[in-house]
Amino acid sequence: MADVNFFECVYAVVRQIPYGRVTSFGAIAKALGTARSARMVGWAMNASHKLEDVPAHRVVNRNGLLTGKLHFDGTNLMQQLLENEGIKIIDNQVQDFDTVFWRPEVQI
DNA sequence: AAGGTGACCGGCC
DNA sequence: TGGCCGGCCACCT
Repeated sequence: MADVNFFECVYAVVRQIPYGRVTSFGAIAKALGTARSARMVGWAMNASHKLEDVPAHRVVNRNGLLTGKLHFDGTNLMQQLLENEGIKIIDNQVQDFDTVFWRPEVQI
């Protein structure tokens, strides 16, 4: 967590997200030890957006809202990917968020 | 080198 | 009850 870049850390956590599960920025930030810097997680996501190994579509805000949906493709691509994994999305909001929510600090 | 920005979160009015 | 504001840390220009 120290030798690697902050982004790599975020990517590592996001990659650990199981299929059909989602997590929040705060959870990732907290897992990294920088809970107060949830913004940095979103920043890393912005960079991860160009990467393929990072399922950023599984990362949503604490409200379960697809905040970065517009960032993904400018369309409903993010929602399509989540629905493809069995996650129900209504009005850009993850349904049963508490059920599909994955806690990195618990898994890691 | 310094300033500005950002897919957030939490607290306060 | 809901909306506004500040804070935080790292990357980019």
